[in-house]
Amino acid sequence: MTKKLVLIDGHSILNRAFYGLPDLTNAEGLHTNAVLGFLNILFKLQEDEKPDYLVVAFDVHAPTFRHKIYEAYKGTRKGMPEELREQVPLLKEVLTAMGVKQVEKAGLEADDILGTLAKKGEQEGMEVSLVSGDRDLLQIASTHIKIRIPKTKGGRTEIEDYYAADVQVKYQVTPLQFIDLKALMGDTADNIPGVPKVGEKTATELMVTYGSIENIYEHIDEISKKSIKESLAANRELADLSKVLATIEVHAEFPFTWEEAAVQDYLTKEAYVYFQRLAFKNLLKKFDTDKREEKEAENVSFKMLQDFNEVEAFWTKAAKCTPVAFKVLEQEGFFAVTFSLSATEHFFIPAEGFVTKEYLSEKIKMISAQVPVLVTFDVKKEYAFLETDTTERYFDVLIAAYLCNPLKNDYSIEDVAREYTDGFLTDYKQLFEKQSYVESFAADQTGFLQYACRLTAVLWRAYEPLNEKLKQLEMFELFKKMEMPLSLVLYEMEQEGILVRPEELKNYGDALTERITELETSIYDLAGERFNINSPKQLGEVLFSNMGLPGAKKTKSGYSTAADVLEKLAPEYQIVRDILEYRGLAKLKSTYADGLAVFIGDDNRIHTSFNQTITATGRISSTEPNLQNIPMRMELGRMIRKVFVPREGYFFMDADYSQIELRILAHMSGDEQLIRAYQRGQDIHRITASEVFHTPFDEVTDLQRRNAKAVNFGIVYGISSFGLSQDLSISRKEAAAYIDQYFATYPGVKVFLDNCVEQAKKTGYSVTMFGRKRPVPELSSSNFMQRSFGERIAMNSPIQGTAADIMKIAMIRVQAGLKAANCKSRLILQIHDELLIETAPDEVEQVREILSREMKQAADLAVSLEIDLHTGDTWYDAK
DNA sequence: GCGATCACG
DNA sequence: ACGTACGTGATCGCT
Repeated sequence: MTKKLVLIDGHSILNRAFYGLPDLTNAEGLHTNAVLGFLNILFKLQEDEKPDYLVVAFDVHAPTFRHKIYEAYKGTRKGMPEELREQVPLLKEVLTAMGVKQVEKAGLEADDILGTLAKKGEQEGMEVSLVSGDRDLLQIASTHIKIRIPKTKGGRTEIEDYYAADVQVKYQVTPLQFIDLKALMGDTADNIPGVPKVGEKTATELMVTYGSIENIYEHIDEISKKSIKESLAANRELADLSKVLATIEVHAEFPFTWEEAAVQDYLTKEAYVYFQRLAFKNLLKKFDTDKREEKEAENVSFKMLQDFNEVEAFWTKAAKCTPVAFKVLEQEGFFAVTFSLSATEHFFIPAEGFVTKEYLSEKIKMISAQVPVLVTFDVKKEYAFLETDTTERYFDVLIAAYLCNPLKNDYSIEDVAREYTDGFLTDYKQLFEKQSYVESFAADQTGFLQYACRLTAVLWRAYEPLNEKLKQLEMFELFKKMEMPLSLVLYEMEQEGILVRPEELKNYGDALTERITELETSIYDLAGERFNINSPKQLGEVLFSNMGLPGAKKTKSGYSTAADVLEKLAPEYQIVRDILEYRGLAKLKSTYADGLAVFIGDDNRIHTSFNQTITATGRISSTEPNLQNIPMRMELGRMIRKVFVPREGYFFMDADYSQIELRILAHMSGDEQLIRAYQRGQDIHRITASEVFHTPFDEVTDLQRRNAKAVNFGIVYGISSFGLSQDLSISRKEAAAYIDQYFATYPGVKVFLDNCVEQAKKTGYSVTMFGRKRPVPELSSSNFMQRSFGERIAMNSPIQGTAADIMKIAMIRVQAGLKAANCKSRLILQIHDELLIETAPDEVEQVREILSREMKQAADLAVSLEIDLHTGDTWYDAK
């Protein structure tokens, strides 16, 4: 049977994929779109053609024979964007992992390799498909060699196929004449200056008439058009050279055997690891379950302990081991724990019979107090089972992995396995699909046992590498002294929750509904039609298309109806005013009135989740519900805070840092003028205005103060004249002048910010006062906008991150203070620079003391840390 | 699942 | 010339 050969032009297809797909990065910040696109094409080819042999050819970044002929020859990779360049080695790694045959050789271009292999295959009776984005390869086409050129049209890829006859039809020349045609047009070697450039029409005409460049020159006198004749005559040598350079070598020599190129199953274990790492979800689906087995030592043991005596003996053994990795698997009706005591000894203990959940909980707590190092994943979820007098013995792999790479936000144990151990892990879903723990355990006891044990096996094995990495990155202290203790504080805050008044929340919502209905009626009336006001698409059409309002601004998907656009129209149009009001109320209703209600527990309290491993800067975040974005700036929204109340007889005490980020800027920059400004202890924005605008303090106008405040904000965000001009509705020039004046007043700040960028460029990351690091891969982007973004990140992250650090320290100390004084008062919320404490009536003064002391002393800066402190009967009143 | 919008620091 | 302030999360409409 005829064998089939598929040849792929590596760089060319990678290039097509890069420009054909939107930018895509994996968790590590690697750009992956081109690799993904390439693999999609590869798999599609494999499916369509079912080849017996497949080869990918690459150019080598080295002089080729073409350079020897013509020294100014520049090759094909000039001006490749960094985002694409970095994907070249990545693609090669992935292809190697898949077992795809690759050929490259110094001195040859991919075309020569492809041409040689195509002819070789044809000679041996194969059907050849040569896939490239480059039309130069059309010269290779024959009756058995098909050139395939993928084209991206409107998002999907179509492939144009050319046999020799197709080239003839489309270009009126044979494949071999195609070389001459391209050479005449100067297309093939546009690096060469002075090649006679004739248009495609003329070139085709000439080729049809004379058949070759050589013959054209023989009959040059017959050419009637003077300009073409002169141009050709003056460049004979260059035309010949151009032809030589464009001619693909079909007898190139390089080591190659058909066996190496034989198509095999590309879905290897190694490929799986890469696809996981690069987050190629669709490609991962190609794998069958049986192909995904963890690499593990041969003497590994997974043991299920069910016999009560066996379990009893286990505790004695476990207490002597270190580290011990541990995890609870809990789901309705199911409770089990797994322990790893060494790289090879793993135990699975389900709650069954005499081994009850209560018994297990008690024993785990006991063990947690004994084992020198207990390795966990997301320890906050395990604290219910652990001794919580100290976090010293605990090592949370999730937190450690987050510190090492804060840009990744959804760390799973599978990710940890891939990054920090030599194996990898199959996720639960791929093993058991949508089955519950109970179902999976019943269906496949051994499989479930192995899955469970491998979770802690990974944690056990990741412990050392992560420990080392934290030390190497100088974040071990941060981990032990700040993040681990904080995880316990957050757990306690979550447990505590915050009391709400459900009836008041309901009333608030009802009041909103009433007004929303009125507004709806009015809007439909004014528009003359009914539509979904919540749909930006429909709203945009109604306003700007149907009603013809001016000032239309476009987004990717239609008209922009964002608040800043509508606000410009509000004075003129009642409907716009109504829409703005409607929007505000709808937001309050859906997100807050209705949104919060579903989170009220049986205890009438809302227990948010504080996430410690999400943000790039080190802040914590709050979800389900988010209690860090409860309305504040507008009075109507702010009233929601009245439904948050302390427990009966208690008070709320709220303390927030006063301009903590600017104070950090003063400290970290060491700018004497800014430090002195803070030492004066007055309104900082007014002082800034006074100094920047050279106006006596008492004569600073409101406008000056407002401008100074905006500049202060801008500085913290990583100043840009454009951003400031937007914020203040002034020209970019004026904004730039403000910034210049600011830097002239506080020269230390400029030096500091410049240094932040410079250091981040040099080391690849920005650093806070407490050593927290954030990688800034954007800084090495070739894209101006991306790079500028990186620069702003490099200026902002040390400041925002240090503020987060200081607040974390304060929280740990406040909690310790409350515990030491045996207080009934409880820390319940953190909103970045603010702490909310539910305070017992007899502890008000004590809590005030603790809050004030611990927050102010959380860090020792060149300027004092100040707080504003309020008490009240609701959160609304405590601000 | 993603973009647009808007709530907070 | 390029087109933006930094960091989050929830809801909605739409594909």
